[in-house]
Amino acid sequence: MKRPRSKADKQARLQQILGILDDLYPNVTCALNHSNAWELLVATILSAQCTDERVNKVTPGLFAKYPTIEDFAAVRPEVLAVDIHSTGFFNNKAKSVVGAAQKILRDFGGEIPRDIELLLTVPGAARKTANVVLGSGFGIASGVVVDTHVGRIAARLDLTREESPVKVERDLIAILPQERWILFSHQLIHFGRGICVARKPRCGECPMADLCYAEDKLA
DNA sequence: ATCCCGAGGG
DNA sequence: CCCTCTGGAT
Repeated sequence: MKRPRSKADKQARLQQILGILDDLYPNVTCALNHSNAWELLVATILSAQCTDERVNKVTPGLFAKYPTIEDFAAVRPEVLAVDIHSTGFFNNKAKSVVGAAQKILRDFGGEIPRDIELLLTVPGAARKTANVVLGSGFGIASGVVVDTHVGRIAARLDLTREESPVKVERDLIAILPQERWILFSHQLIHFGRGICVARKPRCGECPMADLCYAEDKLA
């Protein structure tokens, strides 16, 4: 398919993409199980290079064993690493979770900061994690969540030519209205898990196939 | 062998 | 910029 040239054509194409996403996923939310912002922060830290399905397998037992943020602050990372072993990167993740609990108790009175700059000072929370927690925990559109799915699909749809997640996020912020940021991320993540998968995308059942340039890029 | 709701350190 | 950290599914 021909790539649009004018700014107006690009806008029209973006609106088509957003309309299809709304038809596919009108009311998607965060797929990581959680009952408060702290649990969402933990689940998001655990989700690095790991499917949300597997995170959801360990978090119920984890939150039963460590019910409060104080419980996480008091455990030794080597012990926590055993509990989260199946999510991978367990040593790094355990240090991040314990460090985050201690930092939040010491510097933020036990409350997850609702400001992106403050949240970014918490161990284990960079832009992706901070955007997830603020967006799905508090409804604050601090940015666009760019994980592996969002990065891959934004490239396939030619919504960015950038590679690094920070630059991809900058591009998406520039073209999306802010009230779309949170929903858009979740929609692309669901789309990336169900249809536009990394290795063998199901282009035959994709309603955006006509708008996609992936043939150029994946051929 | 590749990929999964990345982050920190050099 | 680069590298490392890791299990489990496909």
